[in-house]
Amino acid sequence: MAGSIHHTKSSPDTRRRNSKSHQAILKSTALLLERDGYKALTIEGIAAHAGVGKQTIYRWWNSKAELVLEASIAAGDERIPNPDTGSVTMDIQAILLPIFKLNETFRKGNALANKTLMAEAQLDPEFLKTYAQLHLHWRKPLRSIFEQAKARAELDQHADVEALIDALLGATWYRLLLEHAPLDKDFADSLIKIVLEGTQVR
Amino acid sequence: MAGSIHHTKSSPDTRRRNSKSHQAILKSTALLLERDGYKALTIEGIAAHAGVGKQTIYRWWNSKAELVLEASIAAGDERIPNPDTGSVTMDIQAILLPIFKLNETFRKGNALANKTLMAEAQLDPEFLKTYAQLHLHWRKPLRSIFEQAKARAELDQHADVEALIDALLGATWYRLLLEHAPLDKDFADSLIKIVLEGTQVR
DNA sequence: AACAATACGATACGCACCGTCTCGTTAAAT
DNA sequence: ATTTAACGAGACGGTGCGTATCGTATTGTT
Repeated sequence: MAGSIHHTKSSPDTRRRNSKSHQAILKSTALLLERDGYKALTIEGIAAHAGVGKQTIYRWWNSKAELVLEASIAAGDERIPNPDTGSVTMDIQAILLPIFKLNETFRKGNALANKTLMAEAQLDPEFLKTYAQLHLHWRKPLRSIFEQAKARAELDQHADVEALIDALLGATWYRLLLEHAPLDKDFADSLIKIVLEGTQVR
Repeated sequence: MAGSIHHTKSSPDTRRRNSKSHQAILKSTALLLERDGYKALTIEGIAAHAGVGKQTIYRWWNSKAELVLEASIAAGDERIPNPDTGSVTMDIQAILLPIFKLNETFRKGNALANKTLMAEAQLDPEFLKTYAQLHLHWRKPLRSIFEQAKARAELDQHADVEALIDALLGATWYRLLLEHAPLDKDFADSLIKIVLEGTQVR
């Protein structure tokens, strides 16, 4: 799933001996990110911790952000289910709730890779292109749910599926980024009710 | 409106002579941000351009982000209307469309203050508290629209207003941040239709 | 087995900017 | 007139950047 996207110039085994160093770099990145936070994460620190030369890191990755992205994917943080229960409501729940769960544990003030990558994407237009691909990837399961529901005539044929996806994922990310309200089951239920049934009295 | 929030230790006239410097700093910040982008924006550069000592900046602001936030508010970028047309649809439009317009002009690769502030908030937990206040502020007009609609029995009495706001602003921010699709009137109309009427066939 | 090619760990290098500190100087407060 | 502290200017040590340069180790080629 994640392997189908080439975000960086990284790709072991293509050139020379490296597999051990490559893994060590990803491991150290994940560990130091968790321990010290993104701001305190430095290439020099990762190199030292991984027992690796800085040049080796610069050879494979263009930026700290791309390194963290690959470490995060390698850690399996970015996997998303592709449910098909036949119930639109339950399918959406099956997608949103794992995302909530993955992010609900606010690390003790430290970096949550997910959020810092979004931040970095805003500061580095080049990285935004890469990072946006990952989000496009995440949209697919939701799109498939809505398209199937349309085919079963459970959904309005004129429904704007892309806007629908933006409403669900956007609302999730909004709370994730600003932390003004919890990402819990009630929120998921509210969102699903809103986009399916609407709120207007008729 | 913006003056009611105290984000920084900044506040001219409280102590000594400074009004000229204070204004010059904000002006230079806005100018350099627009010209060079947020990443290239440095305190030293701002001080030099404003003809001001670095210490003067450090005396009033805790971080680059807080300085940019105040410059952005001073430039009037963060103002939001408080419409009351009687029509829920038109009221929401009156809020969303100006936000779209303000942000649709993707600066030529350079910083859009709005987005970089969101980024900085993710990297600096202290600044997040300040920045989140601004968003809470922006929620109010939408909340008031929905509460009034409820009072007029145009909206479901059990509608989750906070989730409703998150869906609208979240979707907007999602597209703003990732740039995967345009922020245009069609999108606004789709969002409004989704949250008011829903998408389910009944 | 010998060789060329090159990725590797290590580390030195110059650079940019950070945030603090220390100057006289200058304008406001009393 | 005198005190007070903000001011512009810039020196300072520190940190991490990204590049360059070592000698070494490992690989593919012949």
